[in-house]
Amino acid sequence: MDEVRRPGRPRDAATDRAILRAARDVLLRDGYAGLSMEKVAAAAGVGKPTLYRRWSSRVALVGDVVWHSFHAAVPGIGRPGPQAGDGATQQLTTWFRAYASSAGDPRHAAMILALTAAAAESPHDAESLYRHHTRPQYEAIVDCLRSGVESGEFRADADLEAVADALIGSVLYQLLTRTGDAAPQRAEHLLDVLLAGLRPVTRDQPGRAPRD
Amino acid sequence: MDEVRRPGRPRDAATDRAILRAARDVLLRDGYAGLSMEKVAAAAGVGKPTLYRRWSSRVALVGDVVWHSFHAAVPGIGRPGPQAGDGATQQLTTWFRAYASSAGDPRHAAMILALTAAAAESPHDAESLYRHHTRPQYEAIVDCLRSGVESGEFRADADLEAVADALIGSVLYQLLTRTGDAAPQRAEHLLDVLLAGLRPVTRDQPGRAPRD
Amino acid sequence: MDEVRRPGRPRDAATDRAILRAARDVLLRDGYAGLSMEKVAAAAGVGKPTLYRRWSSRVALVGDVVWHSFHAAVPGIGRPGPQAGDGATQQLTTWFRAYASSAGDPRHAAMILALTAAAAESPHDAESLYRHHTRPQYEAIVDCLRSGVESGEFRADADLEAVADALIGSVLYQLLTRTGDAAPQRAEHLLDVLLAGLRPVTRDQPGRAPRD
Amino acid sequence: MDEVRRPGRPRDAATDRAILRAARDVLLRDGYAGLSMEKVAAAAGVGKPTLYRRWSSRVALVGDVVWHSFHAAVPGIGRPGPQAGDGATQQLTTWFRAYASSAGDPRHAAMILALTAAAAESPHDAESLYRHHTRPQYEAIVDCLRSGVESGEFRADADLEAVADALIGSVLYQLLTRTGDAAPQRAEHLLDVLLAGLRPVTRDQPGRAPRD
DNA sequence: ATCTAAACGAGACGGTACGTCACGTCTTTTG
DNA sequence: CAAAAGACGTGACGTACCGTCTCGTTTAGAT
Repeated sequence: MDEVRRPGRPRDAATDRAILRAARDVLLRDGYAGLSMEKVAAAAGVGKPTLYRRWSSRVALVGDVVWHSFHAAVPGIGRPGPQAGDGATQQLTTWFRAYASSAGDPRHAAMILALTAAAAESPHDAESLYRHHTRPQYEAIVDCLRSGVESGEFRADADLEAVADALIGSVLYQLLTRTGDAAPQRAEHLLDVLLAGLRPVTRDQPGRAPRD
Repeated sequence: MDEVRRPGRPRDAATDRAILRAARDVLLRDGYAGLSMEKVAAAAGVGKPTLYRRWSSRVALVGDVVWHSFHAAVPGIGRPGPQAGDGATQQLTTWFRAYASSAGDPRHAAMILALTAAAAESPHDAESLYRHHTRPQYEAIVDCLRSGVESGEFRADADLEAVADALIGSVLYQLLTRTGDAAPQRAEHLLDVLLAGLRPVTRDQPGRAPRD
Repeated sequence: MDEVRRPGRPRDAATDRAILRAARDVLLRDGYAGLSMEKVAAAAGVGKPTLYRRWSSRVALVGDVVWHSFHAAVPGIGRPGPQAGDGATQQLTTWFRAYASSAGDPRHAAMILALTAAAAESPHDAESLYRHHTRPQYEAIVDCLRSGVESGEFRADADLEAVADALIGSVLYQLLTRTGDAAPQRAEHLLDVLLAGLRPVTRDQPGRAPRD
Repeated sequence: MDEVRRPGRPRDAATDRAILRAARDVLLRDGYAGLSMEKVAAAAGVGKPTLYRRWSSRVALVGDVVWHSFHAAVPGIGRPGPQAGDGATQQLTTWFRAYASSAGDPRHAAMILALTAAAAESPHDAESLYRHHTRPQYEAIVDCLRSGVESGEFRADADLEAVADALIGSVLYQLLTRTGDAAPQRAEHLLDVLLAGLRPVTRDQPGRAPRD
């Protein structure tokens, strides 16, 4: 837990920030394909070894850039809120609106696309990216849904992970194929259908049972 | 309809096939990140200029590879079927099962990921990839849903495009973050929720109205 | 002597001329380094095979271009004149003046340089270029000098080939290292020294004997 | 005089030597036409960028190769000697014999031809090649001749540059059109004529006056 | 106050791949 | 059958980055 004091000159925290800022700028300007370590180093006024000392690869760097950008700009986003009083429906709605509307912001859209590009390019890196950047969010959504089940808001037999995949994937697919501009409206309508589908079954309106 | 006869030696169709086959093999072996024009040319036994004469970029080539692989291997896939007698619910179910199960096949998964990587990497190429490769499928799904609305199977006020985004995006997100192995089961469950959410409203069980 | 009538469509002599003209233009504009078969074919409005059917290589083509340009433009030049009445001294002077002054013309200079480049680049081609393009001229000069020896104008013990090398080489070296602009004046002065050195020895002013 | 220490890792002098050696070998084996940057880089065990970092073009590289080969192998050559006691005639004779005999050595002949090819191919490069590689030698010859004029060994009215052109050009023309094998003998005989032509005029044997 | 070890900028280095140009040969269709 | 058009395998071009490796300099903590 305690930071080990190694001898020699310690790393300059300002350098980390300069690199992250430069990388973010390059990412926004040139996209993931146009982001080279060389360009980032030059833009940050930093030597390449300094860069590699901190991030072992382009993917690792991009991962951190996305993480910082997301959390710095929209702190609440990323996980269903701690607005404890609300019901699960309300929490989910609030979070998904924020998430979808962030897709309409080109700065956030670029980050999501960068992460997607990194993951799609090489399955190996995808695994660690998922573990560090996407899974916490994903699990928070599932937890929220589960609390909804427990509170009786949602059907007990629904596949919560399938719903989470659909929510996140819906936004992702829009960003990949068109822009994120329509995402907020789409989000409302998707919530409309999904929440209806999640509503507990009554006698008159039985849900369609899953097969396995 | 008539193929225009240009002067000069015509291109060798066998060369096209050799290149596509080589590119597909490289894609499966090394992923999108490992696919270089040089490697493809060498594997196809072809000069680089021959390759560039036909595909102006890596993205264009990968797009075609995916298209061919998909249609050659699983002809029916890609669009909701022409099984005319079935209702929209049945058509959609049939198609989505096939689509999700193809995500479990590593060969198809690689193709979808390659397309995703290409689109995520540079928004410019994304637009043309979408137009040529994904939109037809997307529109077929929306058409299928629309016919369901007309036949009274689905609610008239549902956002059909939001549903299509959710279906495709769900599979995509699974592939990106984990594997496609769970996709078939997930697909059943997602259909379960979505179809329930699309069911026309009765007096006793009103649907939640969209906000705008 | 008799032109053999081969079957099939005869070659178009106008095509030859178009190619030679195009090659000459490219040579003047882009130099020997900038002359590619591709460029010549395009400029002549001719297919590459047509070009290769007539000239087997760049060197062969350039050789012909030079030959035609030289003889078309300055018919008398190239060999010591047939002005039969003149003495050898006069013939040599007349020829060398014409030769040196042609080096001042950029069009001729380019031709000489092209020939030089071709010869210097590959010794193999140099041999055939020499045989076809330079040797006749060279031998005419030596013959002229020999006639001067026979008429008593020049020393009998002089190495006539050494003199011919010096005359031609002098102009060549000027073209290679500077321009040919100064060549005409230089030529006068070189003739002055060489003719003095070739003058038959008198008792009072013995020539320096060669060693072998 | 002091070597400026630029920041960053300094260039490896051994790499320069390896490249020059490799380039020389390729030049001797394949001639100027067969020398590609790619081949040189491979032969030197060096990446192409390393090569281009030091020499911006094939011409520049060949120029340096020639310069090094000449000076490494035959230090005295290249300029009339500092054998101070000798008269100008002796100096000139000594230098020209060495120069002509070097043309008989295939290794030197290849270097001279390479330089010639480079210069003939593109007039633009020719200028800088002349300035760096040939002019110093040329001026040394003219200086030697001038000192001969001052000492009374040579005529005051002779065009010394014309003589220098003839000496160098004579060897060059031999190399281009035949081999350099005959150059040493030819050199003796050319010196014989030229020195005779340069001898100061006496009353009985007036020199032929130049025209302008 | 000195020592020491790491961080730092700069940039050289062996590589791989880029996308283009020209090579010389080969198939086509058209005249 | 020649000619134009152009595809083809090959190979070199000159450039961009890769990730690693020296360099000489700076900078903090330990002595």
